[in-house]
Amino acid sequence: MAHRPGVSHNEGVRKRPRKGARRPTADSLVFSFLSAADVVEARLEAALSPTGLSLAKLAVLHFLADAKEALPLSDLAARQHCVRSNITQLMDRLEKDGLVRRRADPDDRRSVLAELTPAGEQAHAKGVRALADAQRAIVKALKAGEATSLQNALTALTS
Amino acid sequence: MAHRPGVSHNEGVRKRPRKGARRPTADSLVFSFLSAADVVEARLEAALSPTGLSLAKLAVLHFLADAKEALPLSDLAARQHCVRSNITQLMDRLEKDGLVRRRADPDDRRSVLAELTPAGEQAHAKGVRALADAQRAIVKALKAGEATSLQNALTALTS
DNA sequence: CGACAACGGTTCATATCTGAACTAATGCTC
DNA sequence: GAGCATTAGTTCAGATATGAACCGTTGTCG
Repeated sequence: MAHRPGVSHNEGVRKRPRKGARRPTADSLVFSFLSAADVVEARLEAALSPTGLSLAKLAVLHFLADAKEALPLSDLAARQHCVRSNITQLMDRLEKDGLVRRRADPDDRRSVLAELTPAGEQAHAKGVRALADAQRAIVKALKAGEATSLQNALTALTS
Repeated sequence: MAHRPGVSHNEGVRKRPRKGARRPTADSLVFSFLSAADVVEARLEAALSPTGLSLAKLAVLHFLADAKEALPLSDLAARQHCVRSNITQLMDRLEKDGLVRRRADPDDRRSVLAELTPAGEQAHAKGVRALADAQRAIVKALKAGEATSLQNALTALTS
């Protein structure tokens, strides 16, 4: 259920940081960043695992619960920022889990609608709770100012 | 070649930020973080793609180049923080690419050593250059203070 | 020394993901 | 309205990951 292995090169290679914290090197900063993201993601995934859900699956359930109606699979792909074939497979697994159902769209025979089953709604509720707890625990590790400056850095990085 | 789809729930749901930047909510911060990591990773992957390498493959080449000698596959797995079966498959692909070779370990018949081919050394050199450029470009988007405070936040998050 | 645990690698099943076909249905345009 | 591009979904191949099961090999210990 996990993801990228630790990509961090320079394992013990830390070039003596000498004193007076200086700007980190580009490569160490970027890799710490990715590596931290893996840690965080792994924690979310772990928090979710008792519910039997993965982040990928929960995201699908979440969009369906949010919409309060059946959604075409392409919609899910768009919201999830992924290709359609990914949703096809995710839906296959979710359907096998009994959490969603595929239904024909009466207005467009090309389209297939996804809807939550009752079990899916319950799983979603549990998943959301578990996830929220984990997120709070993660963010709690940051001092007030750190959260804001992290947010700024993230914006700068992806702009 | 890419990775996680955008997991960010609350797409247009942004609860009006009213004025005077306040502490971001736990879930939005955590998801911005993961989403930013995906963007960054995708950029590295894109920068690497002309060389025909992925981050996963480059990491293997990097460890081998760094060690300046053949390494047992379990060593690679340990350095990469991943399971051995992953390295088996990665090595299969790298060997098919002609970038590494498997060799028997004369001292331990259980062990298989991986070593770079000349083509692998060249690919590594190119990959490292491309990666370093991309990393610098990414970090350049941060103001001096932002890099440092990002580093602090990362440390806090993963401690 | 002989049993047996531990180690190293591979294999297999499975989960995510991508992107390139392919098929059926729809919509547009002359 | 026939022809054709577009759209929706699936299928397939392949990359990257995990974890369990398996098999030699090695090393240890009574």
